[in-house]
Amino acid sequence: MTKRKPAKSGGSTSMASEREPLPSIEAIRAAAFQQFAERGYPVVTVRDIMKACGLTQGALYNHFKSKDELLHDIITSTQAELERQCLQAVSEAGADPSAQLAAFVRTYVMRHCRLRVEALVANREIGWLDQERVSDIRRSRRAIRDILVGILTSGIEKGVFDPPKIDGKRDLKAMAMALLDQCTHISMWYIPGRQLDEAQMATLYAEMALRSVGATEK
Amino acid sequence: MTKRKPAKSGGSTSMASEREPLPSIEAIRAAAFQQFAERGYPVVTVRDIMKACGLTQGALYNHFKSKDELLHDIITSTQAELERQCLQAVSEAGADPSAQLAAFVRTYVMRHCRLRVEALVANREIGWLDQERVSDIRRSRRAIRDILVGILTSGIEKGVFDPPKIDGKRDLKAMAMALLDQCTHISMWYIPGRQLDEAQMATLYAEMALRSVGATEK
DNA sequence: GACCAATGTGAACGGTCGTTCAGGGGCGGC
DNA sequence: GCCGCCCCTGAACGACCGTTCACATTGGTC
Repeated sequence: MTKRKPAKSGGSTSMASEREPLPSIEAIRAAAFQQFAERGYPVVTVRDIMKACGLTQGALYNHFKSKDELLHDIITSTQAELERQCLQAVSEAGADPSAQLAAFVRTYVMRHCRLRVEALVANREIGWLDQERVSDIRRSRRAIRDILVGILTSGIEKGVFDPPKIDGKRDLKAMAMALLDQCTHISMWYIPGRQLDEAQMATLYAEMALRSVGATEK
Repeated sequence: MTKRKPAKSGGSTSMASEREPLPSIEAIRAAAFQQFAERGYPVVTVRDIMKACGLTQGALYNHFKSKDELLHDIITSTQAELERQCLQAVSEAGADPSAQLAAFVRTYVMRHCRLRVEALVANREIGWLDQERVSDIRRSRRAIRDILVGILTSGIEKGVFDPPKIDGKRDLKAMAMALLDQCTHISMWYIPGRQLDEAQMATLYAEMALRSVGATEK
């Protein structure tokens, strides 16, 4: 993610995904993800993205109204998919808060290990969107945090969680943010094939989360 | 941190820090921190920074060789101070790994609550520096991670920590990264005056860290 | 008062950016 | 064969960027 020129791919035409010609709009999305993740939205030019998928600048505007809209499009779709997966994981985990928390964390971590590029862009480049465009993404983030807060609350009510009390009170939002921060930023340093694989990472993080909230041993 | 124009300060001359005229170079540093944190390095122009401290573009180059060097300067100094504080906190905590871990986390969290702006810039804007400039900052980050790994290792040896085992093995680097991610990104959402104050945040995070690593109750 | 070094000004330079647009090729439907 | 539509090209436009530079202005030293 330096300011310098994009690393030119060895080949002659486009970059990756040579197997099938991929409709232009999908090729643009994929190239944009890659470029934004590697070098950051503001320094990636429209020319860079389009060259990376074998087209020229002007063609972008047959598919997106602007560079801003392109970023918004790819972040929004990623974020929506994340929210959906989290909800599904929790709902499939039954009524036990410990199982729900573990399922949530496992899903969240696996996704952030597997789709590092998408996660990186969705989390890091949000700030470049203007205020109107960013509001529904923030809503989705709050929703995800509140899933977690809900699990914690029900766990406390049922007596299976015992999170730290600070001066006699708890701050479940702060705890939820702490757990999310931990899981989210895996995408900034995790490299597949070193040490733990995705499933093991998920297990580790789920275990840490359960310990943090003071889940009673089974 | 939108792409749009910088929020103009209400006043007529400069922005904040009107109390003392502050030497130019310090005023530039302060303005750069603020601007970079609010809007991000690539979209903040030299003209923005200098206007924010009541000077014009050209004057920057009497103090820094380039915009890049300015960023490098402020990140490096912040990072060095962070490393120093962490080392000091641990060394003052005595030989007990639990006390060391708690002291480390408390110091780290307090700093990231108090100096949100500096932490934000140091953590988020690193990627804009070219490869040569960034290497010593990465070294410092690794050093901080390794302080944590060292505490974990000695805690396990002394039998006071029992971190999760995954398939019979432990990954202390991953655990250290998880703890650091959690603490680092407080600076992205913490707002003073809401809910917990800095000291309470430090207590909460220290408690979570101790639980995560399976520290034995005293 | 003459000199000097440090510091600030603002026009100017060369470059790059996002976006627009006139033009062209390919292709299904008639 | 011709039309209309979609998609693409690449030159062009206006704006803005980091940096430089000739030129003030200041304040201290002899």
